[in-house]
Amino acid sequence: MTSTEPSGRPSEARERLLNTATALFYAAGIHSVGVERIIAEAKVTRATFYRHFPGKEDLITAYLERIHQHIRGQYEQAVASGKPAADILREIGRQIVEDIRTPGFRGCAFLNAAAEYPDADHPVHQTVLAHRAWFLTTITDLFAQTYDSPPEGLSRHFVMLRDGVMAAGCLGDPIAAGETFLNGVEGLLRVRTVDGVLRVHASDAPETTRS
Amino acid sequence: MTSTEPSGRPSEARERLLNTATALFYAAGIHSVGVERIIAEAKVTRATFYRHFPGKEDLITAYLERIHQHIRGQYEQAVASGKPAADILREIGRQIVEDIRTPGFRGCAFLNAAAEYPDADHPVHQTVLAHRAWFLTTITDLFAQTYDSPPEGLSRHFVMLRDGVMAAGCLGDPIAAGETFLNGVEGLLRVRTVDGVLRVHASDAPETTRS
DNA sequence: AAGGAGAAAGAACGATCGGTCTTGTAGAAC
DNA sequence: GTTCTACAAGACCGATCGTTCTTTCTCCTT
Repeated sequence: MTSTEPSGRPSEARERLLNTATALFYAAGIHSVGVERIIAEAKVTRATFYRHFPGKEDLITAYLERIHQHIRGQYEQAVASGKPAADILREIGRQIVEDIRTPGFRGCAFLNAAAEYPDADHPVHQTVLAHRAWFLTTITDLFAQTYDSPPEGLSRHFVMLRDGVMAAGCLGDPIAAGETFLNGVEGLLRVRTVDGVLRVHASDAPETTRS
Repeated sequence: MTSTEPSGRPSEARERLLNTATALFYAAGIHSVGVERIIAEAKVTRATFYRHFPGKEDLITAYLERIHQHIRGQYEQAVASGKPAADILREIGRQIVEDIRTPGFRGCAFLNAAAEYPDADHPVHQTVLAHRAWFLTTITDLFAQTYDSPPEGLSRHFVMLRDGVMAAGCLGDPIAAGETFLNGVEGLLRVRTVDGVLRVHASDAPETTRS
């Protein structure tokens, strides 16, 4: 009998499958892309595909998991840089804006996946939730390093803006959306609650059009 | 030959089809729901379905179009009430928060549809874009009635928060998301640019936790 | 009374879906 | 040299996809 578990880790065919699936899933949606097309464009046979992945569902979660690890790597690198948390948050914001302005941007892969898998019990949906939980925690930690006030509200606000700019960058003007987003992030970094009253610190170099 | 165009407008079968499709598309996603299941749950035969809709695609656009008209009706009613624009924006915010806290909330139907139909030329995608263009224009008009400063940044910010809270309400805690969203909207309604510097008006009854 | 439209009921269409199986072969490990 | 593994190539499976068709029956209109 033939083995059902690949032993060597790198496995060129598996890598090709994941790369192809990533490009196709992200660009066209998950349900719209069949196994047939993936194995054709990855130049891999059906048997090879099913040796590396028990089924399409596992390919989908691997696709999301890999993006998650990539983003996580970026963030941990930024955090490890030792810069002030506020600067790291600004850098994250800039990175997001850069992404949405890149040709071929189709929104957040996780939000798109959740739209196709609304069932909360589904493995794909759970993968999305896990990523979002990590993201919210990460942002909350950064805000906690920046302020004495409870950071939960600020980080939720940040994530909300992020989710919004993903939609706006995909379905509207990415340039304008990026500006609005960065303004919003800057506002979050300047806001303080003083005696229960909302305060906004004026920037050192006051900009012109604000939102 | 049999007619291919339904004459009488209301057509009970058509209404049943649209209602069923709305419930199924919204809850399970569009690609996940086949024509088979729709006609079964709508208690309608295949032939009847194809008499009212040239194909599944037209049912999808009709599904989105109907939601669009419903929301549009709500908004025009609010605008026609003659209340101050700021109050209308607050009311819109409250309505959104109420929606996301309703059991069965699965996010924005248009954002979800766009995730499944990324091709900008596709009729479904275009329907989404049309709705979003109307929404942004409507919000911009309301902000224009409230402030002397250019409203585009504010309205884009508002829409960004709305898109974000749709995701957060669906994939996270709807209660917390609603609070964060309303705080954000309130902030937009209190912000002013004075001499090019960001200013936030303290609320008459200052609240406690802010973001 | 006659005619026609709307709808029910269901067979059938080609295509594609995700998934399994067989066979052959090249290469690395033992 | 033998064995084992990864992969190629492709036939094949049942199920479901969206769609078209025929037939019959019931209304509503004229």
